[in-house]
Amino acid sequence: MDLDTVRTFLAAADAGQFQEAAADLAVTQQAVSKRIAALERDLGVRLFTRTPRGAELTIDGQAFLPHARELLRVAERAAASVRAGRRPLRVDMIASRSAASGLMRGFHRAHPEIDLDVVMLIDIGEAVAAIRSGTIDASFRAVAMPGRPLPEDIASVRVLDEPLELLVGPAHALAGARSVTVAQLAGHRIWMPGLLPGTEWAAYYADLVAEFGLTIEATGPNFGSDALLDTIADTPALATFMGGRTRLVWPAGHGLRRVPVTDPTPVYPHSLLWRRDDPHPALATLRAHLAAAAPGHGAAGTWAPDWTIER
Amino acid sequence: MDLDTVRTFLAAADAGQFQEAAADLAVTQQAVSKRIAALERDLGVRLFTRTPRGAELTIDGQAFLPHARELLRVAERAAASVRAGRRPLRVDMIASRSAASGLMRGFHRAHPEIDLDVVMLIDIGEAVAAIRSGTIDASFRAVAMPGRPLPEDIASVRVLDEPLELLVGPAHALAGARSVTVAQLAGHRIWMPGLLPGTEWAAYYADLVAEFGLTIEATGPNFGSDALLDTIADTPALATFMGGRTRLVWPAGHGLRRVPVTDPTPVYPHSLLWRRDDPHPALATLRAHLAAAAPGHGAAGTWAPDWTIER
DNA sequence: CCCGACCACAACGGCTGGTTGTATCCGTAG
DNA sequence: CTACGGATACAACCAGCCGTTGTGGTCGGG
Repeated sequence: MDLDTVRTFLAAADAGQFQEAAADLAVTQQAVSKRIAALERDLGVRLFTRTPRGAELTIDGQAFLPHARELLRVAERAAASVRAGRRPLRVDMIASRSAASGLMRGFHRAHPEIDLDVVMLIDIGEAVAAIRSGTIDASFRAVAMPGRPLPEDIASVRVLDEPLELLVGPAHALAGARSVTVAQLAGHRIWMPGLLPGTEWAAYYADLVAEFGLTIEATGPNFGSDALLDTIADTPALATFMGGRTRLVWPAGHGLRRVPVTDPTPVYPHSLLWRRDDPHPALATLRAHLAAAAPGHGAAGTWAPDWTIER
Repeated sequence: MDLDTVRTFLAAADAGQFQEAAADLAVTQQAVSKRIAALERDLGVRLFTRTPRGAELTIDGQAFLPHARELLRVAERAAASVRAGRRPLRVDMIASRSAASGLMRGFHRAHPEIDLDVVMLIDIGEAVAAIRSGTIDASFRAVAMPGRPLPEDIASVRVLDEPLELLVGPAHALAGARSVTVAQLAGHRIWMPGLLPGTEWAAYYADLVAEFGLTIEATGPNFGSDALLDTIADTPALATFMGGRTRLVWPAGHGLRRVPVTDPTPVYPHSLLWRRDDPHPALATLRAHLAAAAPGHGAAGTWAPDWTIER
């Protein structure tokens, strides 16, 4: 199936005859006839009943019609998603399973008319560069980095603290615990593959380690969360951190447990970053939505690195 | 933009390199390179950053990715809509603005996982033929016709009475009325273009005319409801009937009024028809939904032709 | 430092797809 | 009854696209 063919189908369905459709598409009637015939052969059904006075849709053609329109609509959206100019609001977040994802889902529910595109960049450095260049419009990140403040033209506001929870397999020593203190984590092996040196999230965990004397192993590449969960589930001595707001679709039969961490609860601080002079109209809408809808942050009994606290 | 190209884009994005994608698609690496280059030229942006170790998505590529997946999903659905075998439930109704449309929207809300296709056939004769042949699975119609009972293998159940309302322009004599009796309609010109002789809905209005001595003009072809509404709005002496359950999106500035009809209220009786041995699993779901959710019918003070009353 | 892995560019050839030309069908006017 | 107009389908031809083969360039690892 080819989009040009689908366009031809729609033109013929709207016109009620091939000849007029051909004129609309600036091709000959024979070309339209051939395209429709090819589409019918492709789909295995007859889409039009040909009469000497035109062509009208069969039942199959009627059934196909709305799908064809939808197809072109989606294609138009796809093209618009990368067109320079008034394109969908483009937002970066640290991971598709982070709390920022939930915020954006809520935003989409509240404003379904706003087209969104979500991307995931490496770290806040790349995000800031992309924001300044206008490639993306906003980013959910832990702001700044130790010793590297945000540039003047980038604004930020803290929107959400994501409490970390421990993720363990069924055979882990803490599998039955209702909660665990940070102090109790000392001595346990915590595995976080894919922790990239130089990123703000690596700095976050480095601070966490330094503050509470934990052991975090960042060895090995990240083969995706499925592989990580598999390993965690099967290895009694291994645990990992995960955002407590994550609505995880558990792979069946893993028997994974999540254990809240307390005294204090480490929270990953998500801020929204944007360029002060980004003219995208939906950006203001997003900021207003987050100001109204975002849960609190900086609650008592939580911990986050100094450098993430905004001025 | 071409669907094969989009497929190639997805394969390359998933594989992280052109060569492996080429192997998956059973073409050469050079073909993949060319397709991607063509897509990039088409969209006007770079989708991949090429490295000697593969190709990874740019920000634009990431933004395009979900749209590309959606595009193929929609294409797959479009093809499935006409595939013989386990295809979407195909339902016929008399008009997209009839009460049946509201019922189907409710069904879709209750069962969003069930794929639906709606078609609009000429009359119950064609609908019954289509149901018997398996081209469609169900039909919302006023059952039977005078002297032409349903065949044995077709089942039907009355699901909804749609009360008729009078639709008039702002200058019509009845524009200010809160309601009108059927007797009061005698002498008023009621215009219903496109009333096709031999159809069950033409028979319905013929009975209505005979029973209460109305004047219904069926002259002229139906140029669509927009043209009808335009004329009704502009012509003080003209009115038309419309289903009272219709949630019409009024063309702005028409000043159209709808006036309920009483003593008795003519109702258009929608029944669901289906073939007793249609094996489509969603058909049973639809019947159960309608049995539970459909409003009543046959209420006191309403009128419908004899021949629409089911045994 | 060379080799391996990967991508891009160039030249060639088959086949898809559009155009022109023609046959056929049907409703209508004369 | 016939001729005509308007519509679609089929056949032949031709161009341009797309995929293949062959080759060069670049980067990282052994």
